[in-house]
Amino acid sequence: MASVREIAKQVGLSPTTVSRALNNHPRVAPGVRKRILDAANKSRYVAAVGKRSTTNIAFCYTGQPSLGSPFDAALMDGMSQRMSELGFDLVVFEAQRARLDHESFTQMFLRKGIRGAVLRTDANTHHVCEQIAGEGFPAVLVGDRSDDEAVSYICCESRTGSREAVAYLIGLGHCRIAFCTNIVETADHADRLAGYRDALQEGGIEFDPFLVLRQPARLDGGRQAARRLLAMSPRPTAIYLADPLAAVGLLNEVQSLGHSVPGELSVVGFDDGDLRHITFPSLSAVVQNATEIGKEAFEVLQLLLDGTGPLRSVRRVLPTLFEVHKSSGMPDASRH
Amino acid sequence: MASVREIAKQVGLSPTTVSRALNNHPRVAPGVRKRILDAANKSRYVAAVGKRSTTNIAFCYTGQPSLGSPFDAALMDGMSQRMSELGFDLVVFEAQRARLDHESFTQMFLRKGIRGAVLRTDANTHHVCEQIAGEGFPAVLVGDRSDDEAVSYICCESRTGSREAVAYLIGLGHCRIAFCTNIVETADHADRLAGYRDALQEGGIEFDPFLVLRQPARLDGGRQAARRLLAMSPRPTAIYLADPLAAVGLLNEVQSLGHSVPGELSVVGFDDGDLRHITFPSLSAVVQNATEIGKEAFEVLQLLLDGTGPLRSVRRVLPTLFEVHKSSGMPDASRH
DNA sequence: CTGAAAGCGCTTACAG
DNA sequence: CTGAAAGCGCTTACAG
Repeated sequence: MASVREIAKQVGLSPTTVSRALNNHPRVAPGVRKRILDAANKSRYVAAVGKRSTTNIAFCYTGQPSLGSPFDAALMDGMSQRMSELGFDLVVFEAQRARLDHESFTQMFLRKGIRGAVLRTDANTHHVCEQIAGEGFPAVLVGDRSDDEAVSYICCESRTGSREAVAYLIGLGHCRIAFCTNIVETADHADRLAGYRDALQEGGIEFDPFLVLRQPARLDGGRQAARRLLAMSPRPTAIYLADPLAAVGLLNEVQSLGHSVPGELSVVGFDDGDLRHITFPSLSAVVQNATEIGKEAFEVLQLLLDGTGPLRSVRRVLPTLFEVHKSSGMPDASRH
Repeated sequence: MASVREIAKQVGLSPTTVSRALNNHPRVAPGVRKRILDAANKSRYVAAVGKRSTTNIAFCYTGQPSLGSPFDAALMDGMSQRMSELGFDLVVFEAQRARLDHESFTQMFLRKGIRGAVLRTDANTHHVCEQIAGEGFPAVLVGDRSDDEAVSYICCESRTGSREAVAYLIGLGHCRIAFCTNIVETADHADRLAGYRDALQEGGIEFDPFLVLRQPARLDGGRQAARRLLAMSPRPTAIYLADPLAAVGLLNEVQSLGHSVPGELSVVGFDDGDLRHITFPSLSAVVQNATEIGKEAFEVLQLLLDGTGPLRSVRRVLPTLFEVHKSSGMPDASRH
C-alpha cells in the first residue's frame, strides 16, 4: 500500500506537502495539489495509520439477527436519519460472533471504531446487554426492557394503548373479547395482557382465561388462532392480538373461512410498522412507532457519549397509540 | 479524549502495557487488564490512531436512503447471513454525504475500513455508481442495471415473469387486461411492460395504450389507479401492477368500493418482500427474491476482492417467479 | 508479566 | 508556497 513518503517520491516533493494536499490544507499550490491527488488515486493511496474514523454507531444483535423484519428496518431508518446529518455511520453486526476470544465487549467495539451501540436482544441473550452495560460502554437497548439498573433502554408502554383498544371494543358493545398472545412470555406481551385485563375490569367484565389464546408470533400462529376462535361456543365477537403477524394471519384466515370482518368479528391488532395499511380491511391497531424509537435511541446515545451527561443509565418510555381503522365495529346484534 | 498515556498515568502503568491490554495481547496479567479496561471505559477512550479494521462491507446509497423499505431490509438480511460467518461487518451510509471535498470515493471507502460496497441507486445518482466503478473500487450495484461496462450488478429479469403472469391471465379467459406502472421510467418497469406486451402478442390481443396506467409507486398511487380502472368502459377484467405498494393500494381500494376480487377483477402484482402473504386476498404476484439478491451481492464482492481476477465487471441476472395466489381467477362471464 | 526506548506513518510549528 | 525537523499517538522488538 502506498505511503505518503512513496507518493512524495513519485511527484518529487516532500512528505510534508503531500500530507498537506491530502488533508486539504490551504497553502498548497493548486497545480501541485492536483498532481499529488492524481498520484494518490493512481496508486490507491490509503492512510495506513491515521485518524481513525470514530464515528460509527453499532446496531448490534446480542443473539440471532432479525435484520429483515419491518421493526428492525424502521429502527435503522429512524437511527440513520439524525446520524447521517452528524456524520455518523451505522454498523450492523452480531455482538457474540464478532467478539474475539479473550476480548471484552468494550474492546471489540473500540477495535471497530464504534462509539456507542444500539442493542437488539432476545430472551436467551439478555445477559449480553447486562454485560455490555456493566462494562460501562455507551449502549441502549431498544424494543425491550431490563431490570438491570446499569442498562439504558427505550421501550414502548403498551399497557395503556392496549387498555384503550379493549375499552374501545367494550364501548362498541362487545362483551366476549378474546386475547391472543405469543407462546413465549415477553415483558411486552405481558403488558398487553395487563392492559386487556385493566379494560375488562373497568368495563365490569369478568376475566375469562379460556379467552386467552397463546400462539406463535407468526402468520400461521394467527391462522390457528382464527380456527380456535371460530370453534368457540359462544363465539367471541372481538379479539385483540398482541402480535402484528398473528393479527394479520387471523384477519385473513377468518375471512378466508367465509366470515366477515368486522361484521362477525372485530379484530384489533398490534403494529410496529405499516402492516395496518396493507391488510384488508385496514387493521385497527395499537401502534408502536419504531422509527421514533430509532431516533430516540440515537439521541440517548448522544447523551451517554457527551461525557457531561450521567454515567447513570437512561430510560425512556414512549407511548403507543391506538388507531381505529376498518377491522373493528359494533357487534352484530342479529347474530347473537 | 483520553490517550493511552493518560490511561497509563491513571492506573500507574506504562503506555506499553495499556496498549497491550487494549489490543488483546496475551501477556498481560488478567487483573491488570481489567483495571486498564475499566479506566478506558470510564474515560471514554477511543484509539485516535492505529490499525484500522478492514473487514467492513458497505451498504451504500448513492442518493436518498430508502433504509426502511422491505426490499432494502431483505437485501441487508441476505448480505449479512454469509458476511457474519466470515467476520465481515455491514456499514450503512450515504456515499455523497460521507465523502470529503478532496477525496475520491475510493479514499472515502478506505478511510472507513471498507473493502467492498453494495450500491443502491436512483435515477438521479446513477453517475455515482459509474464513478465508483471507474475508480476500480470493488462494488456491485443491486436492484438496478447499468450500461456502463465497468459497473458490476445483480438484478432480476422481470420480463419473463411478467409475460408468464399476463399469459396466465389470458389463459384464464381475460381479454381486457390493464397494466399499471410507475410515473417515473425505470429499467425494471420498462421490462415489466415489455413482458406484458409479449404476452398480449402471443395471446393475439392487441396492445391498447389506454389500458396502461401510470401512477406513483405508492399505496395512494394504487388507490388512484383503482378509481381510474373502475371508471373505464368497458371495464378491464384484470390488471397487472408492476409495483408492490401500488398493487396493494389498488387491491384494497377496489374492495373498499364494494367490488370483489377476483370475482369482478383479477389482480396480479409484483412483490419483493412478503406483501403477497399479508394482503387479503393473498396476492398473485411476480416475485423478486431480495434476500437472494443480497446473498449474491456479497458473493460477487468476494470474487471482486479475491484480487486474482482483473477488474472486469461481474453481472448476474436472477429470475423472477410468478406465484398464483387468491387475487386472481377466471373472469365472471355473467357480468360481461 | 512489565517497561524504556526505538519505530511507525502521519502531521505540524517553525524557518525560509 | 515549500521543506527539514520535531512531534503526535500508538505499537513493538528488546531487555529484564
